[in-house]
Amino acid sequence: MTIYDIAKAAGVSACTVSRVINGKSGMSEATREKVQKLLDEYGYTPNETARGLANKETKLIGILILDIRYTFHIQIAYNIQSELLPHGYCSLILNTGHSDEKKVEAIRLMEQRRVDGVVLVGSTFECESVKNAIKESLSDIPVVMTNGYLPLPNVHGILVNEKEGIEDCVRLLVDKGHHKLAFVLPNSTRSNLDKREGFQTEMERQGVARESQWIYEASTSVEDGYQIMTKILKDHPDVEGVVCAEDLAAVGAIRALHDAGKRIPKEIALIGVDNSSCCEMCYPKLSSLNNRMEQLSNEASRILIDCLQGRENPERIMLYCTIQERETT
Amino acid sequence: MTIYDIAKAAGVSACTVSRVINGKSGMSEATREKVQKLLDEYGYTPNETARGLANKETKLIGILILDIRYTFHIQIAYNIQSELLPHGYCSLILNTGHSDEKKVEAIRLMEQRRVDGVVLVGSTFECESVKNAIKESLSDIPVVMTNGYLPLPNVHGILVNEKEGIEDCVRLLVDKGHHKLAFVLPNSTRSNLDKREGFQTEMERQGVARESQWIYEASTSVEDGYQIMTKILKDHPDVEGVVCAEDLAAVGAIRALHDAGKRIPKEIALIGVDNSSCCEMCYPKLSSLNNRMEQLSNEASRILIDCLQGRENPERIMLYCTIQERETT
DNA sequence: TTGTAGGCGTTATCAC
DNA sequence: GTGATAACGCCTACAA
Repeated sequence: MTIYDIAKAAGVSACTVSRVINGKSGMSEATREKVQKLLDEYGYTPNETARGLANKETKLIGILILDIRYTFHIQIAYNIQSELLPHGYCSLILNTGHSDEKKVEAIRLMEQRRVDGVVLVGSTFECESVKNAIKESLSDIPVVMTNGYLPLPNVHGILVNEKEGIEDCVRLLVDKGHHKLAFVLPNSTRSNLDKREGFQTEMERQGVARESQWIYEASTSVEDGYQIMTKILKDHPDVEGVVCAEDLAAVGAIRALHDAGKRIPKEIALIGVDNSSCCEMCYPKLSSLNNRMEQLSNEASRILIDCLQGRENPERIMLYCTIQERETT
Repeated sequence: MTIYDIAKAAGVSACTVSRVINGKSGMSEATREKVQKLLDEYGYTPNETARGLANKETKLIGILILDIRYTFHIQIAYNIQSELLPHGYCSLILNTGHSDEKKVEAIRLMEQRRVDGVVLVGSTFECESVKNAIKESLSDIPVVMTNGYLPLPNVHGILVNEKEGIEDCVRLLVDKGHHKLAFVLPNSTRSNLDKREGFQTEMERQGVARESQWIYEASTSVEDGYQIMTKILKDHPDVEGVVCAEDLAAVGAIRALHDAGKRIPKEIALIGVDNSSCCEMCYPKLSSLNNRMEQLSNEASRILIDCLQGRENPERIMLYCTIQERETT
């Protein structure tokens, strides 16, 4: 079923049918109605692929995510997809995995698909190889990064001041009487380096001795959080509080503390980051740094749409965290 | 950058370039090398949109999901996407929402995008309106349903015997001394009706009095699970066990039991369904019916790929659940 | 071995 | 108002 079929049936040219479909003006009401009726009757659906070719726009946008199984990430994708759909854009949500090669591969795929725009979710994409890949493959479409930025003319970044956020977390714990703190963070993305810096800055500002602050690395999983917390307790039985750079690890840590017979938050206080749904699942419920996922995705889709419609846009935006206290602080 | 640009640079015809790109035989090694070199040099990437139009296949497959924010669902999408990518297929993961209209809309969108195949995740798509939409819009491409089936010539279903699974759950609880059971389930999808039937069948078989079995409806959320459990405790203080048709509700129920001072599993035992990641997050860890998500998605991608490659395939497959016991039973 | 011509379904530019 | 015609980028007979 093509516009030609409709055209033949209506006794008009394909071009006229196209006009009707696209709501163009400049035709008699009679022909418009006649064509529209046939369109409905045949249940005609335009072929977006052909449209894409003719219009030089695919109405496809790519959302690249490290791991779509992680609630926080997919939530962002969910919001962006919802915002873009009404504008006629379909989202190609793509799981890249951790390796640089996979990320670059994903970007090449976006080029191949000729997407109209791309969103990169997470500071993990803030690296040289991704930067080069964008320069090579996506230099002529808008690229929006959430919680990240790369200095390229077509890249827009929505940043979150997580350094300050972590400082707030530390201050909260110290204010509540927990001075000897451990900081658990996963790999060294820029975002995590910021957090680390925030931790150290604020600990210093609060006058906590170097000997009473410990930094541990843990990957993003409940199990890992459990292991690392167990280790912390063994290494430093005098620990009074823990900041986890990701909620999942904190959930594991909570369990480890429980199994060790520690009372939360009385003996040891705990705070995570992302304010994700798992905060409400664990016991006690996890306090967490709200790094503004909602606004992040709102801004991302807004900027993307603006760019796609040819409007100008700021290169960088900064959002600020708030703390969502629950039962672990 | 098109094949014509390459062709001009190489002093050959576009057709020859196309041949090289697609690894067709029948040309001198010299021209092949010459063209390939230019391809690499220019960093040429074929336009999939144009390819799609010419080949009458988009290499796009749609994955329709009720709510991509629910771990269990996105996990399936993750697996399928991973399986399909190596075969050159991109996944259009689409969040449909609960309403029938939205589901039908999503199917129309798939038609418009001319996807090569579709996966429908969850028995929620097992309804008349979706069936009609498939008949109208997707009758000439393979459709695979996970945990669902519709009697149409191009639809394949991978089913899970959840009725039997719930029977096993009931039996487990009764065997452990919990006779007075409540069953919490969300909306009435076919899958949930099956579960309900399983619950009633097994309760009868175990000789539990009608007065000591209660069925409650709750939507899919921790908060809802909390509310409903609180209500159950109030309505029937003698309840000895709860089966939740979805893990999330069970997680909320656990918290409600805790707040009410009930000991788990001693006083009240609990079991969820889906065996999703939240089972490991709550305290105590949730026992759950493993409804074979991994196999479900494996079979789905396998069948889809088989169909896309023109191979024959069974119309229906049945998988069987197992119980993953943790700390609530 | 290589090139020409036509087609995939749609839109845009001109004529009429 | 409406309709040829070309173009989008690629592929596949068929011809040379």
